[in-house]
Amino acid sequence: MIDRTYLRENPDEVRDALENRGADVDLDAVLEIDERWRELKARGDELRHERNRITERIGELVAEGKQDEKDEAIEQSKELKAEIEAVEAEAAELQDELEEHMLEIPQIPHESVPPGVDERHNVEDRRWGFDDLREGPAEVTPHYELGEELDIIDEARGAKTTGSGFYFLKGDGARLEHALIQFMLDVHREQGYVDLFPPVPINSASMRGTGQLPKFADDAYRIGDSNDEAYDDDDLWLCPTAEVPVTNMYADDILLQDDLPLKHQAYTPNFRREAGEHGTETRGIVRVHQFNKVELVNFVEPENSYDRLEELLGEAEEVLRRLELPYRVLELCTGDLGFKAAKQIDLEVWAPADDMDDGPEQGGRWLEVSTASNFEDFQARRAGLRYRPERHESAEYLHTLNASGLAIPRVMVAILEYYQNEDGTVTIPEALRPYMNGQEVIEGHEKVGEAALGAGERE
RNA sequence: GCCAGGAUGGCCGAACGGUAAGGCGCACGCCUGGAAAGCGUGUUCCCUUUGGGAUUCUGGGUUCAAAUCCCAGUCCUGGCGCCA
Repeated sequence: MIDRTYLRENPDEVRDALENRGADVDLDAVLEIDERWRELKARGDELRHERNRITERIGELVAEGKQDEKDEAIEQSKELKAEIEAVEAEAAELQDELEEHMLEIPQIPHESVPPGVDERHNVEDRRWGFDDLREGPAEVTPHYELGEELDIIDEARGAKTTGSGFYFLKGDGARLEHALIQFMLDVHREQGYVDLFPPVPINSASMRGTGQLPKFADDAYRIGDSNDEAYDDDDLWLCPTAEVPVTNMYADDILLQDDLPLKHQAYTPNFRREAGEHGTETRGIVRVHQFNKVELVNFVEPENSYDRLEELLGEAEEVLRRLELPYRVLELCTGDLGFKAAKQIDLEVWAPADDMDDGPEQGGRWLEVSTASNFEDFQARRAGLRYRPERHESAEYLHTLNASGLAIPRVMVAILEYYQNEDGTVTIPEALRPYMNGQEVIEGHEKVGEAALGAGERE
């Protein structure tokens, strides 16, 4: 949430900033409601002041035993009460309306964000790992075909137990998943992160704290009711990213300056509806309804947040470097920024199998595996995340940042495609072998069931 | 799930129908050669800031007046029950 006072005092700056990101917000309506609210608030305060004086007087009159004057005062007070109720009821309505609007105004982009309309104007910073590429097969098999051949990814049976967009990992596939999780957690622990294992159901208040609600209710899985129904603060949703429970963990707390920077990592499953996302670009496990990821969340002092953003990006990159997976770094332009972010930097790994138009010269495509974001005080204001600066009397909003470290299915896609061998096996990246009991190659499994027999896939 | 008790400022903690003590911490000032101690002031949010309003977990109610009484809810503690 942006600062209401700032909006009131700098409407043109806010208007320009929102225009740059292509946001459609009726600022005039908001400013007008704010204006009307302030008038009513002042009127209500006045009336209350008057009543407080009378009530105080009643106490004195009771003590002095002045019956008649007391009765008269009580009569006055009753009259005021009705008037106050009317004024304040209207003010409260406007206040709610104002709050509703404020929750839907996106964050103001940082001045360093490149201007642009959409993803075409994102700016590539650099690439890593392309100078010394690994020798792969002439024709790389896409992960969704390979996963099926090796019988390590089973999408069909996932659809059977749950629905499309859910999948089973089996044997070495499941093992690779576990290995990636443990490996990532170890890397980040070295970087000073403290592990958390959060609850998976999340209440609406927390979802609003990080910015998922109210605008993006359709993206989340709601527990126990339809997404279309009205929800209460304590209604539950399935965790869409560990950012939500971890950031809200300190909601309404005041942290000590010594606590900062506070760095948490959390591995959780993530649930996303991804409505209407189907096609070649999303085949396989690139876009699914449930996936696991290690999330990095930082709580920092405002003056350090942009330095931290660079460091945070480096901490996520470290995972790809150790896995020796080629990738690129992309600065998002104003038009492609997420709702709550002031600045975002994407990390995209190279998946060589499917040639896409916007992929690199070597063929294949880019897969976003992490976005390092600085939210500044946007989430802090929503969730009530504060700290007390030294030599400061009052608590202030801190800055929050996060990045995936990393999204596991897409890293798995990159491994299955980039580390693929001519014979259809997959070499396990060296960094992961200690987590797989020294295993060096994924050779796959014999398939199970009569369908496999009929297809000639087993004897 | 049942019963009992509880929730007050950054923290601790009093007040139990008449408008929120006190202590700790922190900030600023006085004092001091300097520090400690001591003393003073300040230390939630909102507004149109020499002023005013709101705020005792949340939401309702009773009353001229609610931290205080009543109802509902959330969370915490203890006991009982159930349970992998």
